[in-house]
Amino acid sequence: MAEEKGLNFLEEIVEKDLKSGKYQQIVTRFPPEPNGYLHLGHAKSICLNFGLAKDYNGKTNLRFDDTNPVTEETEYVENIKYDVRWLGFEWAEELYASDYFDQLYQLAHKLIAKGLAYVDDSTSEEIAIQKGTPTKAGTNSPYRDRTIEENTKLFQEMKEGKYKDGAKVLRAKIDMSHANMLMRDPLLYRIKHATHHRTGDKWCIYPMYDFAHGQSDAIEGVTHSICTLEFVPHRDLYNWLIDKLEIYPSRQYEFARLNMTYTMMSKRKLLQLVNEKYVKGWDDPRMPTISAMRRRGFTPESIRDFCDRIGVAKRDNLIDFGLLEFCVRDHLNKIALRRMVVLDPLKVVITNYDKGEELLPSENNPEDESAGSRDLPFSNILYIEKEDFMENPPKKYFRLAPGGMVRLKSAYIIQCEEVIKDDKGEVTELRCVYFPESKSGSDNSGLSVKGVIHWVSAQHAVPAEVRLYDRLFNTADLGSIEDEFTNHLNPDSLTIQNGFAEPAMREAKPEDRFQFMRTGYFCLDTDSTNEKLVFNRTVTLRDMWAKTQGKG
RNA sequence: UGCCCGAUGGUGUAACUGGCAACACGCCUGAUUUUGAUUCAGGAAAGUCUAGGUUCGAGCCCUAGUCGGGCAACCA
Repeated sequence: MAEEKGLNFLEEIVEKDLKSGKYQQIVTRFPPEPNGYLHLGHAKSICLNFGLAKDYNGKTNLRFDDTNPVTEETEYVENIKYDVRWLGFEWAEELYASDYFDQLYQLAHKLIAKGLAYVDDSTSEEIAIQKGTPTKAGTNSPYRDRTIEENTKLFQEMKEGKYKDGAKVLRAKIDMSHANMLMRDPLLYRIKHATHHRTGDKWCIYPMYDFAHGQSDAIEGVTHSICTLEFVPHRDLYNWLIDKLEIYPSRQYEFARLNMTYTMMSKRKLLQLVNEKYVKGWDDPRMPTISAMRRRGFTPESIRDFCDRIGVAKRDNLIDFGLLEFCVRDHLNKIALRRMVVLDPLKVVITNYDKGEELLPSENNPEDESAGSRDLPFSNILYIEKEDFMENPPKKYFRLAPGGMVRLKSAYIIQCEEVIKDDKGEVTELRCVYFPESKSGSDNSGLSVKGVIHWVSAQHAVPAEVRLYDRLFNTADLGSIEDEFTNHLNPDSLTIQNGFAEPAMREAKPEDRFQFMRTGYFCLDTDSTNEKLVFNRTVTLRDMWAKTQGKG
């Protein structure tokens, strides 16, 4: 907080609370439901909750909101923990709402004893009707006036398993004509004869979100319970329960969730993409999940930087996908090893090169001298990028063309003398001459060329599968569409190319980050084997040339 | 038609709490460059949703509107 950068509204609240002495230490929590994988929107919440505690010497608990046994699984718990740590955060305590089921059950009895909750036999349809509408008051349930004794007995019987799923619920007794729909006798407990991922078959009644979240906050002494905007209407109930239950008064604050162009951030819909096989899994590199981003080559630093830059406020937002790309490039530029990999090969024969082969040094990272250099083998048969040759180049094209010259990065200047084509007219090979005096580092050829391209020596090349990703959706604002979101999927979100990498790539390790010179940032994919290297493109390099071309 | 949020360049966030609107991304121009990357220099772009009001002075306060979002799951 050393910067004079303005504080966000939550930082202001925390500072005020600390300064006034309301709290000695703040306590926050990150409360995922273990029913799916964490995505970028969660990263925003994680950075916020853990970041606040870190900045103000507080602590953050990781609390799983596991009150719905039918959707929750231990597999998700493990992955969520992994993702939070990978992002660079460590929680004070690992907790579960299910840890509090006994206490919650007692609290429910307390509410009943105060005449503030009742057991309702209405069906869910009947309850929905009783709720009324936003503009019409609701009506009381016929079971609303059961005695405290009766409610106590019935609720206990619910717990004991005397009733079937849906036969009865526990409801708070508030006000069926309240302007806030959530205050119209909200459900507190429902019957679910289901096995819970942690408590097994101990319970057949489970608390609803509203009777678990705030109570868990209170039990843990959470000072600032931060959630997203859609929970604003729940705050009334949150506070009502604190008041009636006489528990620790945690305070709820809401911020706007992250929305990003061309990105779907709904857990339910991401699950649908996985289930219906639109993607290969939760960690398919096209997904906005943390695990997918990790696999794709994003760094935790870049994600934290992104969360920092997007800010925290209460207004709806739609962040430009380009900002995320900027953040990864910014980090990767500093740490990625430079390598030459030809994605779409075109054969080049150097007709006057008769040295057999030689080794040419090339720096590993111009941004980081300590990264050193490696030696590239050069020979008379090379591959260059198909894109780097044009038979009829436009103005200002300064790559290779018939009769033209380019420099091979870290090697020699070559000149194209002959273009060889197949029967279909496709260019299959280039015949070039090289200028021995133009060797990198000791160039006294007097030649000067505008273009520098990457290359790989054919006999030394390592075959590599390269997976190029584009945005998963074609529509910028998926929040505004009316039709099925799957209609907006980008059919070209994945392109696979088989290219050739310089020999140093044989030693690539999963955690390495590379910049394939002039084509983008890449990392080794988990599908990679000793026999076959597979790379993911994390993000392309900025490309002014493509941009000016596009304008033509 | 009820209640609750929100409104500042294209996007996102600021504005020391009433003192001539800043930062970042993006965009444009130029320089450097053995990555058309990076880096560097410069530029365009909002007068703060509207209308009133308070004030010497309003993006910040008041009033009335407008627009956008949310709220009626035995989900969280």
